[in-house]
Parts: sequence; structure tokens; C-alpha cells
Amino acid sequence: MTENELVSTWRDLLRSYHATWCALDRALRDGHQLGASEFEVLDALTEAVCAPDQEQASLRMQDLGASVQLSQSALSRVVGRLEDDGLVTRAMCGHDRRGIYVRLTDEGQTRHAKAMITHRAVLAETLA
Amino acid sequence: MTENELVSTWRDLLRSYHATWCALDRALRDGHQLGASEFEVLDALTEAVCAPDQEQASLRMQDLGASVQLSQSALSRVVGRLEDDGLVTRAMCGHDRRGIYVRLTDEGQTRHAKAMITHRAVLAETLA
DNA sequence: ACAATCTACATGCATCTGCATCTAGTGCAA
DNA sequence: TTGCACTAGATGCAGATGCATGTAGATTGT
Repeated sequence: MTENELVSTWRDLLRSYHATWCALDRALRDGHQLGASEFEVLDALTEAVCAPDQEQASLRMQDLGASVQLSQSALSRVVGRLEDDGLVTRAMCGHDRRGIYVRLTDEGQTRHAKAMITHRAVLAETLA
Repeated sequence: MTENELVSTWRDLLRSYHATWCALDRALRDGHQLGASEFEVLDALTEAVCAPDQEQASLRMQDLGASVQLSQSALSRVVGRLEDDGLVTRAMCGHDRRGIYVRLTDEGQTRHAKAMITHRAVLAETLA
């Protein structure tokens, strides 16, 4: 890949990323009172395969962090907002009391399910 | 493109974007005291093809805005920082006194030329 | 058992961003 | 000319982010 190809690949990437992210954020905010980051976290929680001895649909912060493009501090705050909104709960982890399990509430599942329709629609329009 | 393909395309896009942007920002900041947005603007100015009756390497804010993934207000502030840093100058546009021409200074050209090496290197590593 | 070290998550702080709005200048219409 | 709508760019403000650090709990070596 030549340097010029590299640069124009990067510019295309920037362009699609921004267009899609902005469209997603606006659509989710207008239609579902969710930011794009909030949705990413809900989406990761929904998709999480449950490990054997964990509660349903719950993930440790660090596992969540691995599926989401957010720094550790940003993730902590996004989860905080979701908790304030009643969409997730935080629970202590029994065998490692430093750990926090994040679990979707029923309302969280519902909100995510509705928002997902918007999300997929925006992707279909914008990434086409 | 199925919905699943769409979603995984989007996730890949998110991942490469974040990895590359963060790497760029860190490398440019550490090595050249420039944020990634500042570099984008310098890069756009450098590449600008000069319209007939305009000064060399200068662009109106709105033309700059078209080449860069920033809102109008964010662009205004990035240019402000670059000006404070002595890398660009703002000049009134003669025939439309609302308009502002942004022009690279010599130091701006020098700084961009050095930073470009880092920039291209990071792209080569991270977008590979 | 205890001290030192490491890990998980939260938080203070500075910075950056977008939205809405403001100011100044342009252009058209009566 | 005067008035009104429109455009270019700057800025107040609220919110989000990352870095550095803080706190509490776990782990390791002696």
C-alpha cells in the first residue's frame, strides 16, 4: 500500500466514521434519549454470552471495556449515566470485591430493543 | 449487505478509527505538540490548491471546514489555537468582509512537514 | 502475619466538542 | 435608501472525554 493510498484510506475512514457516528448519536438521542456511547454499552451487554457462574446478561466493567471503544474512565461514567437512568444496575462481584457486575434491567432491555431498530436503520442508510 | 454484516462492518470501522486516531493523537502530541485535529487542519491547508486570486496556501474557513471532520465551531477554535501557536494567521477577506482567510506561516509549514513524517508512519503501522 | 505491590473501578481536572446564539457584513426588494 | 432575510465566523454553555490519581481490595514475598 503506497503512502498516498494509506492517506486516502484514512481520510475515507474518518469521513464514514464521523458521518455515521453523528447520524447515530442524533437519531438515538432524538428517538430514545440515548447517546451513541450509551447504546454501544447496552449493545455489548445484550450480546454478552453469559459465563457459567455469572448472573444473566451481566458483565464485569473490564469485560465491557474490551467490547467497547471507550477509555476505562469514560466507560465508568457511561455506566453511571445508564444506572441513573435505570437501564442497568451495578452489583458487587462476590469472589473479587473490587469487581463490579453491570446488568441490564428490564427497562434497559426494552429501551435497547427499541433503539436497536433505529440503530440498524441508520447503519443501513449511512454505511451503504 | 445483511444486517449482521452491516453491524460488524461498523464495529470494525469503530475499532480501526479509534485505534488509529488515538495513536495519531498521542504520537503527534508527544513529538510535535500538535493534536490530531490541529494536524488535520494544517494538512488541509498544505494540500489546498490555490484558487486564482487568493493568496498562496490560504483557505477560507468554510473551505477548510469542507475538508475536515469538525463542526464549524470546533474548526473556529482549532484555528484559534493554531494562531496562538503561530502556525497560521487569520486575515480578512477583501471582497467579503465576513470571510476569513487562514494561511500557513513558515513555522506552520515547517511544523507540518515534520509532523507529517510521524503521521504517515503511524498510519502505516496502524492501518496495516 | 505483614508490608509492598498490583488490580479494579471511581473521580478531579483540564480540554475538546457540538448546539444554540450572537455579531457583523451581504444582497435583494420595495 | 431603507428594511429584511441570509451568510460567515466567533463564543457562551453544557456535556463528554482522557489522563492522572485516589480508594479499596487482592496477591505475593518474606
